[in-house]
Amino acid sequence: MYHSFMTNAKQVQLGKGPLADVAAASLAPMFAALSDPTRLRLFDLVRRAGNDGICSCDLTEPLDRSQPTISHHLKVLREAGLVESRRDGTWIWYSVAPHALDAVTQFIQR
Amino acid sequence: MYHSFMTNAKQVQLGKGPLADVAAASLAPMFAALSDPTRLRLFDLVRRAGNDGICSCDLTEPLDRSQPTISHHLKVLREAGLVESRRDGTWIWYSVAPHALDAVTQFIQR
DNA sequence: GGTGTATATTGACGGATATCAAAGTATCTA
DNA sequence: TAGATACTTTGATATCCGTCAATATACACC
Repeated sequence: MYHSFMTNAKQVQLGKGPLADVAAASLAPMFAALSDPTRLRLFDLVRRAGNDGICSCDLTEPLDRSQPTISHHLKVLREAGLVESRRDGTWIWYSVAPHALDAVTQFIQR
Repeated sequence: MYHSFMTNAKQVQLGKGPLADVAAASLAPMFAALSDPTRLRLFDLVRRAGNDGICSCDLTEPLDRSQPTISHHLKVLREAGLVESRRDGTWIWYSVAPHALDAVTQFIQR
């Protein structure tokens, strides 16, 4: 029984042998998404917000970056499968995606 | 009692509040070190080698990269505190650094 | 429709990075 | 000391990334 995880809507098997080329190619973007200080703090803020999530408008100021920059980082986190967003009128709420860090955890505990 | 970890020979407190600027700046390079597919496989190979470690000369071929490129990646992993190296004559042996992934683990389990 | 607020996209710029070939350094052995 | 092997550093190149200002889009309300 292999452990597995979803990345970019494609299931990846970690398997038992040396880390496969395909698995590495799927894992790397998740680490890359967390490799920027601003994005780390961004993800942390979203995670601390819990199930309700946090409005994008409340993320710009504490990180001292322009609105487009925060928007860009949120997109990176979203495309890496780490956060989700839902629109509520004019606002957009971000929350941690279910099983967001499973792939990372499995690699670390390998 | 705070959790803590060592990065770049400097102790960093994760604390309880939102991820601090300093903590993010120390964590990001660890994720960055793991954000490249070649480096991920490289780290995996070193980890699989266990306590004995693995010779650098045995890492070039399986990853299909030039020898200088592998040397470069090993340097990145070493400077991120993920692997250690010791010389044995002409050869250099790499092994996983103790508590290599503690910082990452603590952030994930935050 | 028009106005205001929230968020996304575009375009540009400076800096980082993955890669290789070539050259340099270190160590062993003869 | 000379040659061979293992590894590192340098220099060059192409690509990627973080950032912002400017612009565009989406939505609510009047």
